[in-house]
Amino acid sequence: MVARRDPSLRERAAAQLRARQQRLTAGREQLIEVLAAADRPLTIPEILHRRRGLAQSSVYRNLVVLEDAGVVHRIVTHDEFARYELADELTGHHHHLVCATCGRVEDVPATAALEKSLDAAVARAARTSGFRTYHHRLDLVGVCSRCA
Amino acid sequence: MVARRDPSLRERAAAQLRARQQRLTAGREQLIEVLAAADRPLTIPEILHRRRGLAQSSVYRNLVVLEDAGVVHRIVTHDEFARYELADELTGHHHHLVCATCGRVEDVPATAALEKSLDAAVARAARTSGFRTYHHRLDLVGVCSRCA
DNA sequence: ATGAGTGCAAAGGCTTTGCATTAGG
DNA sequence: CCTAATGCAAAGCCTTTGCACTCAT
Repeated sequence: MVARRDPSLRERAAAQLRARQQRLTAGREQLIEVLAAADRPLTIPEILHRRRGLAQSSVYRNLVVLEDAGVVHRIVTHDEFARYELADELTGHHHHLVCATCGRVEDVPATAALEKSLDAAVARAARTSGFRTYHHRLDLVGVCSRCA
Repeated sequence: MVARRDPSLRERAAAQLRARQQRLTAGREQLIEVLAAADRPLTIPEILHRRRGLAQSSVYRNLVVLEDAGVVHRIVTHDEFARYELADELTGHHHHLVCATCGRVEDVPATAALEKSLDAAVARAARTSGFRTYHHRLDLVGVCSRCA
């Protein structure tokens, strides 16, 4: 995820927020920093552990704001916690390896060949359904090395 | 999903339950019937609405049993409720159209071409990660006709 | 009989919200 | 100044669990 080291990350996030009449406050900036530093989606307990000063309620509230602005994505697996990551637009499109046992999620980069097949599937589905599809989400479900 | 009208559905579900030392009770059979009659994953409120006699706690408990036995799959979108459907083994492999607005989920059949690409991606990911992947999950995210 | 399944009600736990305080423009 | 954001605590809400009763083997 080379884009995560992009120095303009902050600026791009700020722009996306401004477009929604939202500010890039200190708390929101810290969330972006934590998520940018991680190589996988994080739960809120994990975020709070990495930035001890943050208030839980503000984290929840700011993640909603950041998600509405398209800066972060929320993902839900089968375990108890939701997970957050920077949006594809900021870090590059990728898919997920999801551990069916512990819920852990890791990133896996998308490849051109696969994306081409997926785009075709999306187009086909759009034709045959009332849905207008915006993007796709591919999870590879298995067991992570920790749980194996 | 032609398999859903398969008269042996009940028998196959019973066999999967027996393999886990579980019985196909009346309550569990009703759950399978409701899910088989639906053409999309259902929330628990929806299930309770369609089978008024069922007790909420038993539904939750039995869906756990059925999921452990591989008879149903639980899927989580972005809205508040989990959704349940019969497992791929009973109804055929398929993907989902997920409405980003209301959380509604519809089925979309898998195609051979796409599955081939996906299998290749799964194999590649398995090589480069500590994950052992069992299956995949593809969601096409968009806006359904109701919310458009 | 005897353990599994059921149903009602209460408890759990992640997430959201109320409200007073603080910060930003 | 005045609206937005924050932080603490309390409330919400889906889901799980305790417990007594019933059913099937």
